Amino acid sequence: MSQMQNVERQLREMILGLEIGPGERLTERWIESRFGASRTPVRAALLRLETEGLIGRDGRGWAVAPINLAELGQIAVYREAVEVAAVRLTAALEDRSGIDVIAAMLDSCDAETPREEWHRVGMDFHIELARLSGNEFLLRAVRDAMTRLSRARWLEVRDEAALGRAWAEHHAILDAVKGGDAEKAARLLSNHIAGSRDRLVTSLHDDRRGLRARGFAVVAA
Amino acid sequence: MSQMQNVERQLREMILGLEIGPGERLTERWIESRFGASRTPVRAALLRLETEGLIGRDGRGWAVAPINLAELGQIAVYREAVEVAAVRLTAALEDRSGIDVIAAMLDSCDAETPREEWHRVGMDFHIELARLSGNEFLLRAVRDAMTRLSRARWLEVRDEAALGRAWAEHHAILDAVKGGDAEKAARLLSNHIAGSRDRLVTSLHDDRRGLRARGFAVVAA
DNA sequence: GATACCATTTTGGTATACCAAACTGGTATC
DNA sequence: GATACCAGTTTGGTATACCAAAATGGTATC
Repeated sequence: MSQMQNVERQLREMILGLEIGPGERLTERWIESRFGASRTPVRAALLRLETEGLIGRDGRGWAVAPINLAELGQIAVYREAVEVAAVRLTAALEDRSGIDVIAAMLDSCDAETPREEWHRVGMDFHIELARLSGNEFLLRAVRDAMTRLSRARWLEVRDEAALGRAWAEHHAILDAVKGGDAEKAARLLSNHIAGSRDRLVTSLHDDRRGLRARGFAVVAA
Repeated sequence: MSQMQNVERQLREMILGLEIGPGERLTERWIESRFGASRTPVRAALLRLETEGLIGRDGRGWAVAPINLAELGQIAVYREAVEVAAVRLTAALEDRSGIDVIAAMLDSCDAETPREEWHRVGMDFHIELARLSGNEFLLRAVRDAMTRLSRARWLEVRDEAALGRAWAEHHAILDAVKGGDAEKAARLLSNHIAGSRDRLVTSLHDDRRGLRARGFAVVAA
């Protein structure tokens, strides 16, 4: 694998894993020495991560994107538009057997599953559901939205009950799609996204002092 | 303005203006000498244009994105999802005076207006309409879709009647939004996009031999 | 103590040298 | 004539040197 892809992947993991906090400044020279690559691949990685919304310009330099509560609300609206469109397409397909694979993915999580895995599966559910639509643009949009939501969802304070509720909602959506009931699937998905947004924004808003104490930049809604 | 932004802007204009044909190969050295910049800003521009979908990888090198009829259909579905979502948001706003500005923009076109201007206004209509929603992600999505459709729409064979019909449809959509009738606006916009897609794909499909004769790569649906 | 100012350092933007892999064109071989 | 092969060239990937602008930090001045 090329250095460019290597730097991009490792830097993305550090940002998503909060090893580099939201709002933290980045210098090309630091990344260069941190990953043992020269500035050329570093700059390529920065340009790519900028389009993913994980980093942004801070004056002349670079900074990890802050947690932006207003942005989370806008992303939820965007998600709803594209995910509902995707699920309607999928519900209209003759072959909806791909649903079973996603259901199996959900079922691979149980009480002993680490939180990190719940997190990953929770995002992959939406991405894989969008993939079934066969529309590359809807898929890309969902993947992009999930990437931007990833850190916020990780910071969200979620209890067992919330995880279980999301799991049940996911299964209910799959059942509706599998049954070809596009309207029901759309309604369930819509409510799921709205509820997810509310819990997420509320949790982060309530915990914003704690987050700032950890050195994370949090932009109010 | 920096060299990077300069190269990016000029190269984008050459691609959108079909001065470099769909499918044509690009080398970093050619761009370097063409615009009098070194490879560093050239590479930055290429990476950006790649995320816009205007260029892509062709093996190890670069190539201008071909006209892809299947992709045009997928973009139409994507557009419908995000544009309808945006228009529903806008129809629910208290202050919808921004509509008047867009209407004035439409009215600035008449029989003497050059085709290039009709083209630009036709895309800006959708972009500005999405902007009124206030949702950055919906706006970005529409702008991105329009960029990807730009070359295809330019190559489309459109008569006076088609331009007039699109103009009337645009006005009808604005009227519905202004009146706060989200359902009507959504329906009109949905039909407008579907009709636009059908005419576009049919036109390019019928003319695909002519396009290929001009050296343009056209990927069938 | 606050502030304006200057020297130094840091940083992103740019140009360029070098390399390995891929491509090209010609040639020898069958 | 087709094909396998090889030398030369081209190309993207990478490292690095240089620059101007910005940030930094210390100091003189009030």
